[in-house]
Amino acid sequence: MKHKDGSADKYKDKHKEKKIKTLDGKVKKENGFASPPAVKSEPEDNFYHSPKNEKSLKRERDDDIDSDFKPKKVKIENDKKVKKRKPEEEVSPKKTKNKRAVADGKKKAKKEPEEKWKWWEEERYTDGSKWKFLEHKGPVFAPPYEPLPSQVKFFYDGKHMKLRPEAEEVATFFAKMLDHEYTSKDIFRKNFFKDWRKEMSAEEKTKLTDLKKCDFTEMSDYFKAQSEARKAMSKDAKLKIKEENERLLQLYGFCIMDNHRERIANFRIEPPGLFRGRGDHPKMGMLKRRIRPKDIIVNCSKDSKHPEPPPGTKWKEVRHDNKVTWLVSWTENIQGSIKYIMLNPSSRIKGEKDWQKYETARQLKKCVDRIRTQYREDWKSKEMRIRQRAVALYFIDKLALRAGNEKEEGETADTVGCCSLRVEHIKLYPENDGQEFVVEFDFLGKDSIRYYNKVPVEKRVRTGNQCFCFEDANFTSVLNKHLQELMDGLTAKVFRTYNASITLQQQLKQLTSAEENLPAKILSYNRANRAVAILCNHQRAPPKTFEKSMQNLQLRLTCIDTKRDQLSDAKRELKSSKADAKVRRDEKSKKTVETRKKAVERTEEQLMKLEVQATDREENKQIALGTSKLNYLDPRISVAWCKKWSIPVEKIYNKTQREKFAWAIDMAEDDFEF
DNA sequence: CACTTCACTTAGGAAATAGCTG
DNA sequence: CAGCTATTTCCTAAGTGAAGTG
Repeated sequence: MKHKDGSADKYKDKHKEKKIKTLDGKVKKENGFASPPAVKSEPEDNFYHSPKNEKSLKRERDDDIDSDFKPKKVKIENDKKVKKRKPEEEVSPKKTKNKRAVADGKKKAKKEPEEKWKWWEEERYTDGSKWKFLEHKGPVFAPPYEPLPSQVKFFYDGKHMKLRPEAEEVATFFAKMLDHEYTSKDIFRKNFFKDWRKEMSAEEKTKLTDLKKCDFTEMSDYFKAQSEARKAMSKDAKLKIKEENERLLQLYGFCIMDNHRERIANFRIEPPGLFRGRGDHPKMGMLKRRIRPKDIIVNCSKDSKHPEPPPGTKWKEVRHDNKVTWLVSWTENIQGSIKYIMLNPSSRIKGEKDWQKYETARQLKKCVDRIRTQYREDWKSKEMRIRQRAVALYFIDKLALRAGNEKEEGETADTVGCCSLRVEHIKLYPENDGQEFVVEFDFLGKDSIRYYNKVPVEKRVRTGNQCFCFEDANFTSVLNKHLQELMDGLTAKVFRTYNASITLQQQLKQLTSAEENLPAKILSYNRANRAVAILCNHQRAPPKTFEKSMQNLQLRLTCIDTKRDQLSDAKRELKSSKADAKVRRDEKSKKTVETRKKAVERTEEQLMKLEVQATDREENKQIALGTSKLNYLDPRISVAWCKKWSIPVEKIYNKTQREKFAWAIDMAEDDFEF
């Protein structure tokens, strides 16, 4: 076990244990992170058996897709899809069509943004190339610095001081962050001041020696006023800005890849500013420098119209590498890493990869029992390495931990994953709360989000754990190599995908009941989603206005409640008038009876909806559903669920999400099994 | 093989926008 | 219709893991 000085204490008080209210109103003492027993449970009997029904329900078609979906060139075809396909597509062979389209593709693609191209019905490249044709307009650079108006002053040691634009710009970055807590942090200030000084003239450098004596308040107030002014702009002016943005988007926000016009994810270059890492980042406050054309590498196809650098400038390089997916790259100055401009998740190139990811996870489903048996076997191994490997794998599987690659010390915040856990992150209890062999995890993971969990483990793991000393340099790559041998394409993160998706499927099966109405079904969906988010430890800071908004909701709830009471009184009255109506056979009174009845129903429904909403929101206080929905849950599970229960898919996925998962929405039937 | 570099996915928070309510 | 809240989109940091390098 690696040792490291410093304890976890520094972040402990920041993340106090929370009491979580369950739906039935009970207040449960919880750490907020432990997986609910429904998700995964010991003893292992449950755990090591995939649900019985899975195999029997498995359909031939799914198997076809499974076996077809390899990084090979594959025609994803079956009778269903052929039927869907348009006749002319069936007639003309793909290749000819492609070639032709590449030649005249530009005009065609620009004019008619093609009625929903179904890339998932087409062949894929098998030669490792990502595209044959790529054309784009290059990146949009950050607007140049506009010096402050002369009345906005900067003071040093109480005296006005005019800064050269170079130094002034960096000062404005700081001024804009003045309200943030981190401008008071030592490291932030130290890093900022050091980098700021680099932008100063010799004279400025000698004068400005102490950050504490710098007064940025005028600058700060100026920017606040600016943003107020922007908010208060006339509708017309706002519309103009919107139109300009749209123009820019149309021009730079799309590329042509092969014969299709595809949306680019991030066509704007990151503007300069002060780096703010997450958590305790040693580089916080450093100056992120402005990116110029000569920093930019452009990637496009030879036979495309190359993007033009701004007048009087040159690109660093133009290359034609169709083995990669990026259009533009540059090297960032904080970590020295490479940044890329790539396509939107709705694009073919991202979608195919995403689909493939879920197919790999489904492959794992087929052999996970075998793998679990094996690593349990490996706990007994005489070789320490094998035992360690098996223990790490167990936690990656059981707790959906990230792999935990090593990182360069001092370059980033001190965070860990499974393979980089150190002694101070784990506590072992031979007995805890009446349970035998409990392991307590407490560490900061990705984005410095705390992972806290207490889990009972099997005896052998615990013994193995005593030599749970992952000293092996490159433990992750050792582990991944082993996984690769167990299954083609298997890596540590596949377990996260697999466990997330299978959990959603199980939970949906378990939580959805046919009698429930639509809002209740959606609550069930969200709860299934939530189980996954908890498993994956996807947290969020409780929204700043959470308490208030919760109160508002309660208020509305009581409002409607009283309204219901009133209405039920009215209903009673109605009953008598109903009888009356019958006798009189009066159309008018009959109608009032009907409308009143409807009003009661509507209110009931409203109440129900609000109640469900309140529950959902409360349960979601510090849990983020988005990340798992977007990155871990096979969308076909959700689509199938929607189809099965006749729920409009829009209730589950918003527009962007529907675009990203178009492939799944198109192909999954109500009986899809992950 | 050990180390670095590169490409790409995953992540939470901020900003912008949509939608609602009084 | 302003003002607020909820939702969506943007932003870019922070991971994973394979490929490249010497």
